[in-house]
Amino acid sequence: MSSTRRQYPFHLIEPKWQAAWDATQTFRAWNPGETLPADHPFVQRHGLAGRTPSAAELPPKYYVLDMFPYPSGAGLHVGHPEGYTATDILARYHRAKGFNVLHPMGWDAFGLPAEQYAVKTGQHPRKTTEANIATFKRQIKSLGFSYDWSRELATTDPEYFRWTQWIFLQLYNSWFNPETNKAEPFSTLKYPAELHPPHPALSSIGGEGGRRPGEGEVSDADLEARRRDYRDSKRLAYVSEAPVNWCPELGTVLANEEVIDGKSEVGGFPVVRRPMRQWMLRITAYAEKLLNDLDTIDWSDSLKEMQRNWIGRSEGAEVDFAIADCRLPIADLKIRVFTTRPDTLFGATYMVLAPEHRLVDEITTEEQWQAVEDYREHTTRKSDLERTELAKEKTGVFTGAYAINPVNGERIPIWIADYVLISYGTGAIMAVPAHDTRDFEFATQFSLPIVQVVQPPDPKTDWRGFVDDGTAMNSTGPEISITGLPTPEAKQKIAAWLEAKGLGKKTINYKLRDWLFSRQRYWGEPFPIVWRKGWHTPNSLNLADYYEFHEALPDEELPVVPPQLDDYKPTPEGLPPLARAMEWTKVSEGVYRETNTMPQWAGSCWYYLRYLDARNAESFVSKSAETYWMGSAVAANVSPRQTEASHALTRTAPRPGVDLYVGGTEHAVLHLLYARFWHKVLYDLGHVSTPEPFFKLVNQGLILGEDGQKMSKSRGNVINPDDILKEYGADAFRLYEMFMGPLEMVKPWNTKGVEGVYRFLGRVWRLFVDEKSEVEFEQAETTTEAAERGELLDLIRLSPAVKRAPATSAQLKTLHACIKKVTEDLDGLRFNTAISTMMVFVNEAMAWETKPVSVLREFLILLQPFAPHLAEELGAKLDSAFAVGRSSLAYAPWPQFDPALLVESTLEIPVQVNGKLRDKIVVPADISPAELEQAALAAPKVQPFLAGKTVKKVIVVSRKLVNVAVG
RNA sequence: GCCGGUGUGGUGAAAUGGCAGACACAAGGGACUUAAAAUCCCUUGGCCAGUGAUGGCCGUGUGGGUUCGAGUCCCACCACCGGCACCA
Repeated sequence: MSSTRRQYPFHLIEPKWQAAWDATQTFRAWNPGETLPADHPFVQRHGLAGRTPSAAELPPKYYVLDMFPYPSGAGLHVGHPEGYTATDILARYHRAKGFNVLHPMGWDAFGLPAEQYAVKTGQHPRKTTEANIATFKRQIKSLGFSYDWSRELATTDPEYFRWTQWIFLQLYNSWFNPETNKAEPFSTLKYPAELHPPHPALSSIGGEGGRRPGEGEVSDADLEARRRDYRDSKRLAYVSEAPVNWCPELGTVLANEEVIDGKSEVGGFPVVRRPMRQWMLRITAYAEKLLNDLDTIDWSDSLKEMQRNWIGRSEGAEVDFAIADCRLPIADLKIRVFTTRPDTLFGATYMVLAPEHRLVDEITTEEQWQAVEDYREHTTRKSDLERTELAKEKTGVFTGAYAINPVNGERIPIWIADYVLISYGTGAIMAVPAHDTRDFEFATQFSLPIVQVVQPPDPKTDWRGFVDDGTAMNSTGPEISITGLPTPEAKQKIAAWLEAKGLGKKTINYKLRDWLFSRQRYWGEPFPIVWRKGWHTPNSLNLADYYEFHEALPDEELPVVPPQLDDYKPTPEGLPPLARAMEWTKVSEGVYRETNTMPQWAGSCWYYLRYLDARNAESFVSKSAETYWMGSAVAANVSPRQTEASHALTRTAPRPGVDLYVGGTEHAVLHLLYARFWHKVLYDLGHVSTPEPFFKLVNQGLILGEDGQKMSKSRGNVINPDDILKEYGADAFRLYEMFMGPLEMVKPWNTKGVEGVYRFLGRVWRLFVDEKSEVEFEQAETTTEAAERGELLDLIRLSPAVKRAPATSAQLKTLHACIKKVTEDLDGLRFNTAISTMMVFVNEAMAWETKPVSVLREFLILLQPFAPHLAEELGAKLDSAFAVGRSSLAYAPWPQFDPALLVESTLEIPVQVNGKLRDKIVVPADISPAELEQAALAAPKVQPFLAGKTVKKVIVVSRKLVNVAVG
């Protein structure tokens, strides 16, 4: 406990108002179609008592969203409330401006820590999770945020994840149609001719169902199995056998995005590549849309850039190289490469295949066989970490085979090397050492020839390793020449030639890979999938008779809830923990549940949609709620009452999607890319009405410790919000989080700074209250039981200086300057300068002998979004003494500033001579430019600088400044 | 290496191309007090001159440029932070 005197009784005020807001559900947001109770402040403000308004009859929506937290055992740290405070201020500001504000909160509650704790202690992760949620909720509520808690959700709630599973099935049951460029149900899938059913009965089975024809119809069964395979190969959620990132320490696979420098993002454990059967989501089908639609949303450039880089679109060409002296009787054995620089084809002096490339086996010569085998063995054993760390030196071996360069017929050696990645492009490259840094290093290392084919624009530039555009040279073959052409034209010409000859074609490649979507975990959403196993012929020993395929569970069986377990570890055979629940796993003879679970990202991919209609048992969100809150409903029919509702509403159409989404940069590529992908699939399938989920997105900057270092337990510089709240209160805490600096900047915490804003709130308090009554209050407090202390606040009276009196013009000017600046700053998310503006107001108002109620009340409305508890308390005092407004400020209309009140009768104009300030002159506001010039030249302190010089030019900026240029 | 961001007092920071440092913190001085806390008032970018009011010069990472005028725009560079990184 601090020895300093409390600035004002926040310890009583804050709980009082938090309880009051809870009791009246002050911040409950109303959906179209709900019947509105007469006594709710929103309903009263908008005159909707007892009505059941449609979307068009409700005020325009404002959806302001925080990235929901993972409720860890450690509780909140000061970084969390930074974004939450910013969004809360905006939520309150927009309520005051007359919007229907949706401001929800929930829990991203699946995750590893609760599961690891379960492995150690046997405590069910749900218990751990619930306890953590309770802590987070208590802490968040103590900050006085205006969330609509009636929409609270947790991703671990079966009533929530039944819809996560349902959305997974939407992906499972659709395919991406390249002709319409969107996801479609399987009913639109056209099968290849050989899979057409011989009789119409079978075709009615159509896209889905997976029902097998009866025994005995072997050919139909085979056909249906092949049709099923074809469908399975097209699904947006599909099973793949490809190498995955396996983290032995975590006992699970990870998505590419979760692997950083060969280590797991969570925990930093080594990751190795290992082939496993896994669920994948076909996000690559959406690469182009995910890229292009970035142009339609209001995100920061850096964030968009990160997504663009992650998607990694690159235009180039695929080129086929024939194998020379092919030993194998395979006609047309070719190596296909991807290159962004087809213009350098004449400089290709060797080729490289990824070690995993399937042609390696077929082309390697006998003499090289052992070396190649050893090298491949060596690379597969290396973890990604080693592969990255040892990247300084290039390695590789010659296969003994040669390819023919299609442009000049030259024989070039084929190597394998792990600097070529199997997963990008075609897994093979043509190496142009003169004009590619990596090829250059490799060629130098192994003494391979380096041939210049691009002339740099500046002849002084070394051509070795020159990778930029220039002019093609040494590029003439028997059939094609591009010598002398600038790079872009050279690319065009050679690509056209390759295409005409059937040797290659223009191609676009993406770095983005499909999303590895399954995890070997307990604490995640189970897949709503079963596997069918069996033999076509009972007791057959013929493997060809064995079948195994996956099938969706029907919607009625959702949610699929994880089974009870005693032990949360993987099985000794390395199967996921769910496989321990034998009874749960076995649905019926030959029908078994999928035992993988979904990654943590699944639940966060769509939670912003569930908030719109969080208790809907019939669907994941109702159409009417979705179109209203995502902004597509009202746009069609803008009602006249919208303009009537509030003069402050100037927007014509609502924003498509979430109006503002605030969260940390750590989700720049993971969560934000995945959520956009799911949203686009739902959009294609007609379940949502906007192509993008988050219209405007802002990343709050990291808050560092007092030592300027990242906060961490090991550094011992972690600030616990509970401690700050205890000493300074929630309002001071909120204010400080915003006063530190611009929202998006990285900034160090400084508890002394909290004291500064705390003192400001104390000055606001003293601006209103009578000091004598405060002394009485403090004395009474020491002798009163804790339970009754809240009522003591009534002992505090307003200062006698607060009067129902007309405001002077100076007071109005001070107030309206403040209204103007705070409004503009809030619109621009400049919370720090808005607060300093209010400080200026208070510093001036402290000196007023008479404090007009009307002025003070308008100021409280400005303060309310920032320091809601204090503002409400003082507002209530004004109300009971002067009957000036409703009991809650939360829906009091935002004040409008009157420009007429800000007009100055005189201006102080700085006068410069040659750009240096020399004097300031006071002139009438309506002075003409010519008169201003005369006055400036005559200014006493300007005169000496003009003596003996000629005035060459006088710049007069009306109402602003005069600058005299002399020589 | 590539992409993005940021460099302003002792500190956090502010400034539609037009008075650099608003608002705070810290520091120093004063008032009140038996004393302290709290509160209130004053000073506070650097250097120089003056007893003084005051005046002058310098000053927004570095070097150039555009402009009557640059923290702000352009070019080159340096440092720090974040992201990506053998993606052909």
